[in-house]
Amino acid sequence: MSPRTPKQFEEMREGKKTLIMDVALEHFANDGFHNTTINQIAKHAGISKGLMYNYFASKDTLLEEIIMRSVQEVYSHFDVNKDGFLSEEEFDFFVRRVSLVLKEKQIFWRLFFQLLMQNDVREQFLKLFVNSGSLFQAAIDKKAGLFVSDIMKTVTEYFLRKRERKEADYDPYLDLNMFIITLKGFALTYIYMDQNEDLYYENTVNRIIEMYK
Amino acid sequence: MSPRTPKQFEEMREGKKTLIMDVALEHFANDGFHNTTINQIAKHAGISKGLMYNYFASKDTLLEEIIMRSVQEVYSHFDVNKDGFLSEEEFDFFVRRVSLVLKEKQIFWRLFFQLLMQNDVREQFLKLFVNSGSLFQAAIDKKAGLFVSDIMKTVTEYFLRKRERKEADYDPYLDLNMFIITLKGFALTYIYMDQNEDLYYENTVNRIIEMYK
Amino acid sequence: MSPRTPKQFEEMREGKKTLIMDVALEHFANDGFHNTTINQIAKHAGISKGLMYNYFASKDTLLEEIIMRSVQEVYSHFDVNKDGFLSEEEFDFFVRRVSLVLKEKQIFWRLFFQLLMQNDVREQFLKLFVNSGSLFQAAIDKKAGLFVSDIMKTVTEYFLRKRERKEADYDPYLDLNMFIITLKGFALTYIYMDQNEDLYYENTVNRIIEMYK
Amino acid sequence: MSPRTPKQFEEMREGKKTLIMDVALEHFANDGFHNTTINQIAKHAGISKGLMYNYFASKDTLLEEIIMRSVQEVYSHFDVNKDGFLSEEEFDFFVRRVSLVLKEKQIFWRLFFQLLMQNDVREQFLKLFVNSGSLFQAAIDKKAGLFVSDIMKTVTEYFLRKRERKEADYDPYLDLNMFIITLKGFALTYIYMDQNEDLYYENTVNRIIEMYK
DNA sequence: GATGAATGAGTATTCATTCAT
DNA sequence: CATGAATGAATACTCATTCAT
Repeated sequence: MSPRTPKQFEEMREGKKTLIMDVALEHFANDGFHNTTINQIAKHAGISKGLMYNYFASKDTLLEEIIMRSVQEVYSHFDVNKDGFLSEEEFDFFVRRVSLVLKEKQIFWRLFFQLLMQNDVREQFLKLFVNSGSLFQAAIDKKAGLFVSDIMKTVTEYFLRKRERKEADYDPYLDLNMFIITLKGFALTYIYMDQNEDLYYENTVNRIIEMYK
Repeated sequence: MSPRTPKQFEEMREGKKTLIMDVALEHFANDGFHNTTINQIAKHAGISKGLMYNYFASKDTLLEEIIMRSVQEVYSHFDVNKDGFLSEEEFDFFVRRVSLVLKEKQIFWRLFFQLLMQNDVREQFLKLFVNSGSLFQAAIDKKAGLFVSDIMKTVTEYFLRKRERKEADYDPYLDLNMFIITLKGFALTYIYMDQNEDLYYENTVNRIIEMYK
Repeated sequence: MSPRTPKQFEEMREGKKTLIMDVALEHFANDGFHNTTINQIAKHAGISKGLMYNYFASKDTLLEEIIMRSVQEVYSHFDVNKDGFLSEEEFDFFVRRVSLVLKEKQIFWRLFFQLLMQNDVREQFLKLFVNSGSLFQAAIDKKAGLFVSDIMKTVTEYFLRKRERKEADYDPYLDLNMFIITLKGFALTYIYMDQNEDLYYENTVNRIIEMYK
Repeated sequence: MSPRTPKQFEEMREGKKTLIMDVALEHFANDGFHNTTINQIAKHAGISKGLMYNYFASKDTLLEEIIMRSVQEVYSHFDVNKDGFLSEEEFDFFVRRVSLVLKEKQIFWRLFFQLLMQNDVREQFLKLFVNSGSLFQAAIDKKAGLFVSDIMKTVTEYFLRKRERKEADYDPYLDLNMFIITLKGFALTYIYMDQNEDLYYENTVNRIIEMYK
């Protein structure tokens, strides 16, 4: 009878927002952004179309917020700025983290890879390495831009240091290149893998670590 | 002013079809299938919308024919059924072929990867390994289905034979898995690489061959 | 903490209603009825959307009440029914009253003119001269209908009496027509005039009186 | 059987565009821009909604083109730049032109007055006197801006010259102000007048000329 | 064959209004 | 009284597809 408190309202909102974003992510990732209609999302989330727009200004905004949220979650897994130095042991840890993050946010990565394959979106992301973009700018340039470039720097330095441990003709950049390619292929493979059939998952991770340690 | 022969007509038709498919592929691959309108394709190809439908029954059909054509072209590069046996030397050749095909049909592969990321489409493709699918069924089950499974079989056998050359704990399936992952990552990297900046392209191919020979 | 008396409650209620109507009038007049959302009004008035509907049954009702209120206020400035007779001196007073009312309720008149330009609404108003309308019926037929027709009658009679003071070819109806036209133009001009730049305001009023006295 | 020539297509397009604009103008003017739906226009014009968008990029664009067209038509009636000088005889002619244009494009002026009553639109128009606006900018700044300011200048000069013919206390600006007010009121009156009941139309025009000649 | 006008089903978005708390 | 989450009908706009010429 008594009216809801602001806090109650806030909780309701937060819950619904999360629900909508989860449902939308699933559709976007599995069917594609354009193939997904607001109607589907609303129906699947058990709400009305109108309510969607109470929480998100547009379909685009919804996508942006989903990406922002996920990027931040990923970000939190990589304490990159600690010292920027990757020991051999930490490299092991790093690769395992990557594989874990892929597994845990599998669906998001499906969306992410899809987006990267659209020219216009990919260009926005590539710009993040240099300065600020525009599409997702407000959301992630601060986070993702630094995030990605920091990781890249740290990993690059790891491979450069590896040179000391290796024979004369060792090319750290080629090695780094191969490592990145392998991670990409690993990602691409496992984000579409049924969680139950990943028999080789552990072995593959171990193998990658062994190869590029 | 001599009247055209039926053959000339046929060639004109083929030329137009090819033109439309080339233009459409470019748009589909770069902007996405849904983001591309028939109008854009027609305009870019310098024909009318109506004429498009003279050559292709629908937008979907157009996509299917593009895929079919490209799959067949790729197929022609791999004379798989010769004997189904891959010598060490042929493996070298096989990997180079893959990298060449990626380079030459870069744009198609962009489209292909995009499509594979849409659940419904991917499932159609996966079914090709088992029986016939439906979306692109008429187009590729005969060709692509066999194609992919033949190649897979041949490559798998190559890795199984490798066991004889290796130490006791060698797991050919893990090796095969790594090889496929690496090829995927390689593909994903180079289909978006500007042809001029592929400094490591050759070296990377050599490295892959060396690793999985 | 003494409990509020019913009268206090009633005053609060009235205060809120007035506040809402003031805010709404401002928006309706400046942005248009359709361009104004209930949300804007509620936000601007510092209340919730729900509360709006506690005071007004609908957006239309809100508009009607605003008009009703303003018409009554205007009505109160013209003690028309006194005797229905306009002396020369009273004519002077009448025109000044009109200009004053325009100035004081500038915003309302903006809305009023806008509404009159919509066919359906205008027709409602025109019907008021004859019998009862429907849109604002409950609100104004009793007041405005009589009001306008009374004033018209009184003014018309003023011009008819003027004939006695004028030359032979004087047409009181043409004069009346010109007078009404001039008042309309005056109104239209000054309801959009910044109160600070109305340099000619006084002079114009004097001129109108002089011309039609 | 033979395909339509580009000229035929052009004629079809022109015809439909005109039809749509005529129908839309009627609705916009009588019911208001926001009260009119694209559906109504399409239905009334006997075409599909989709076709509307083949000719006009948006509802806003449609409005803009209607205004542009009408402004240009009006413009063609006032050969303003001839010499910028208005003799007494030409003043007579000018007022009659105004009344004629009001009569002929009655519906357009209803729309025009309505638009001027919306703050945002009015501001766009007012800017035209100074430099370029944005809403209808591309369409009319070149035409209407010059148009209106040219006419204003010419008329102003006419009143300034009138001083010579008048007594000492004659204030040309007050006179000009009254003239403009009168024209506005005249316009406002006659754009809603049924063409058959304009008994005083001619007399009123004569009276205005006589008063401000 | 060739054109582009025409259609209509589908999609994102808005907003007055309701209602549980 | 008061709140704002929730609804759904309405609206502008898109685009694959058809068809008269």
